[in-house]
Amino acid sequence: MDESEKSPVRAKRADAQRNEKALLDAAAAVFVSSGVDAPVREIAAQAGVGMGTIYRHFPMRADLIVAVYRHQVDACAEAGPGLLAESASPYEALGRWVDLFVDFLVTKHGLAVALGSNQASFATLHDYFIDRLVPVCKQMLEAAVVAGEIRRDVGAYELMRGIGNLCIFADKDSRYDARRLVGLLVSGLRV
Amino acid sequence: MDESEKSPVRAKRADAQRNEKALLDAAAAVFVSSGVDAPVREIAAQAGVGMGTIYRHFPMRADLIVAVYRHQVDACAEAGPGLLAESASPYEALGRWVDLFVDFLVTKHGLAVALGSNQASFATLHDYFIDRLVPVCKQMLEAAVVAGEIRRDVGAYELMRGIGNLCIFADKDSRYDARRLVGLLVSGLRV
DNA sequence: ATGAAAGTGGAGCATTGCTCCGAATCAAAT
DNA sequence: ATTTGATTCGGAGCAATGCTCCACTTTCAT
Repeated sequence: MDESEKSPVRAKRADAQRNEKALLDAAAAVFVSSGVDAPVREIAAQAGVGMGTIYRHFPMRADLIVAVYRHQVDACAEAGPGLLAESASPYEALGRWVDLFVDFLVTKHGLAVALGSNQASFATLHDYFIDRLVPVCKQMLEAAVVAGEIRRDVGAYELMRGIGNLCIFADKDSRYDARRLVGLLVSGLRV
Repeated sequence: MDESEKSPVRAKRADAQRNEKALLDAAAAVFVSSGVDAPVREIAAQAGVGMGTIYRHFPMRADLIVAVYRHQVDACAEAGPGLLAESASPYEALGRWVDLFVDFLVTKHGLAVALGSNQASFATLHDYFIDRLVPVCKQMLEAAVVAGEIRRDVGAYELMRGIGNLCIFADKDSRYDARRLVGLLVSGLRV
C-alpha cells in the first residue's frame, strides 16, 4: 500500500494536500472541544479554509470522522488477538478488549450517537467500525463459546451495537457509568 | 386533584382548550409517523394552528412529549407492584416489568434518544420518566436483592438509563434486537 | 354590547447542512 | 518567465428548522 506514488493518476496538488492535513488537525481539535457533531463552519474556520474545501475532501461527515479516528480504531482492532493470546481465558480477553473499546468511545463526544444512527451521512463511519471491529469481536466470542464460558446465541454485531449504545451520552451524566453497565452486559453473556 | 374547578384563577378559555386537545391529537399522530423529533411546523400544521400556539401550550418540546405519553408511562409505573405480587420471584417480576418498558420505548421512534439526551429542552421529559419509573424499579431491585437473586451494587437510575440507551435506534436496524440485549443486561444482574 | 384579558398566527431571526460556480492557484509545457 | 488548462478554493446562497415577538383576534365577565 504505497501512498506516495500512484502511477495512473496525477498526484494531488500541493495546496490540496496542505488543506487536507489542516482539516484533519482542525477536525481533531474541534471534535475534542465540541464533539463530532460540531458545525461544519466551525471546523472550516479552525482550519482556515472555506466550507467548499471540506466537502471536496470529505464529502460526508462520516469521511472526516473516520479519517480522524482511523488509527485508534485500528489499534483497538489489532489489540484483540494479543489479548486473546495473553489472557487467562477468552472471556477475560473479551472483557479487556471491550474495556478498550468503551474507553475509546466515551471520550469521543457524540461519536457513539453517530455510530448508532443509520443516517446516510454516517454510513461510512458505521461501516468502518463494523468492518474493523466485528470480526475481532466475533473471534473472541467464538473462542469463549468454545471454552464453554459464554452462551452461543449472541452475535458479534449485536453485542458491539449494544456496547456502542450504552456509551451514548455517557459523558453527559455523572450518575451514569457506561463502563459499569457494559460490564453488566458482558457478564450477562456467561452461561 | 380536581381539574375542572379551580376557584382562584379563571378557567382556561374554550378556544384554548380546543387547541390544546387538537395539539395533543396532532402530536400523537405525527409522533407515530415522523418520530418525536418531528418538526414543530409539522405538528402545528396537522393541528391546524400556528406555531405560536404550540409554544404557548407546550413551551418546551418535552412538555408536549410528556403530555402525549403520560398515560402510558403511568401505566407502566403502576404495573410494577402487581408484577411483584404475582410473579414467582422478584427477579422474574423485574424481567417482566423491564419488558413492558422496552416494548413501550422501542415503538416510540426517537423517544429513547430524547430520554437520554440531557438537553435543556428535554429536561421535563427526562425528569418525568425518572420520577415515575425509577422508584418502581428501585423497589423491584431491592426486593430481588433481599431475595438474594441479584447483585446489590447496581442502582435503579443507572439500570433504567442503560435500558433506555439499549433501545436507541432499535427501530432502525433489523439486525439489532433491543429486547434481547436488555435481557442480557438484566441477566448480568444475577449474583 | 363592550372592553380588558387571554389567546393566536405567522413573519422573521438565528443556526446549520449542503450546493454551486466564478475566482484563485497550481503545475506542466513552452 | 510566460502561458494555459486543469484543479482547487471560498463563501454567497438556499433550504430546513427551532424559537421569539407582537399586532391582531377571540372570549367572556360585566
